[in-house]
Amino acid sequence: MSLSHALLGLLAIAPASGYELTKEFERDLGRYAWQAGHTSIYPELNKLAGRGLVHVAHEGPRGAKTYDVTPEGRDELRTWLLRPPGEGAVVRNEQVLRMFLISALTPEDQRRMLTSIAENTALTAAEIRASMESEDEPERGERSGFGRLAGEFGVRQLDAVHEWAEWALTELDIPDRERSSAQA
Amino acid sequence: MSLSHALLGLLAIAPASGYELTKEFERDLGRYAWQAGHTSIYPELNKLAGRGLVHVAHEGPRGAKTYDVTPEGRDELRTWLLRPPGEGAVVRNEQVLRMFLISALTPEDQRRMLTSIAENTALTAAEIRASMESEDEPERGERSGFGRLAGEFGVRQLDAVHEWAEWALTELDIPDRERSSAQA
DNA sequence: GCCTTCATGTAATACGTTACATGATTAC
DNA sequence: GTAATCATGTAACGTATTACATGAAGGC
Repeated sequence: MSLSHALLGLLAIAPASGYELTKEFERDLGRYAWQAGHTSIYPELNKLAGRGLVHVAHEGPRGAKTYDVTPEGRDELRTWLLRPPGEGAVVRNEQVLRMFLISALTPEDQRRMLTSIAENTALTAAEIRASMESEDEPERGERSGFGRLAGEFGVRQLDAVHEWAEWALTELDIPDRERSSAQA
Repeated sequence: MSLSHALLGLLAIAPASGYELTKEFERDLGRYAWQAGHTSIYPELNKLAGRGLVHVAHEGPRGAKTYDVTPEGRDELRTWLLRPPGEGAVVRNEQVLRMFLISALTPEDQRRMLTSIAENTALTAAEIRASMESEDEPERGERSGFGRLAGEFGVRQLDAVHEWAEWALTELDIPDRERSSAQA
């Protein structure tokens, strides 16, 4: 299960409360990598504490508990991160699924959808670029490096999808038989 | 739930049995977009049939049932495909999660991991490129267009990750203070 | 005083995976 | 005849989402 490793990783970068971790999942992490709500996070933190991989480092006001990884937790995380990419890695992406099913539509609808994808990816990429340039303030402290890597990753991925959509649009204009013979 | 739409989409491209659909999920679809095993697929097909979105078009040997979408199913699929990308789209990608957590590692381990990512993406992209060039035979019939779009998508995405990893590796060499002042 | 944000949890339900189970057909 | 592949299903378990529930602290 990857939620445990996601939590382990976030806590290894910087100790945090369940509440703060929940917000992290609402940002880039949940957008590109892994989603989780607070109702999964709190029980999972308790399980991890039970297994001795994290521990409550500090208790603040309003019952807030700041968790930190233990040395055992750090070991477990490192093993998982350095493990070569296995075939059985979990992948689930609704947006990509839509793209794969495009050929179920009529050519007009396909064009409509690809155009909308091209526009959306360009727009979102531009937004991220803008926020990356303004977000020089290292307000979020230790996790600012995380934000830069994530932002850069997001932009590059969006650009790739954008260009794929544009390519697919030009492909739509080429009749089937021309394509197979003209293939480079 | 997206599994139902995945099945609807595949059947809209070409009628198929649960067994054939299962194999589809073991290929590009499961690799980049959505995973599902036969134990989810068979019950889901029955549910879809119950809702009148698909129907058994033909019964073959060994109890094989070929499903096809009904007009209602096609409507439902079209609505879903053309719906603008909502914020709540499901995303779950173990590989990307690992990348996001890289900063939890020591610089040496980070370098190790990024190098391995760069190598793996290059290798896999090359494999797909090779199989795309040889796979001109339209053996799989109606779904060959699906394969081309998917292959192209996969290659572009892998290239993007590859370049991101290479960029991240060069970033590792730049000390923190230089980076913020030299940012373009 | 009231609303918002902070902060954590449980319970019911839905969804997905693993293990179990069965039988027909084809290839050797 | 034996193994592999085709073909479908159920049951148990684990994981995730939605709804429900509670209370403290801070801003206005």
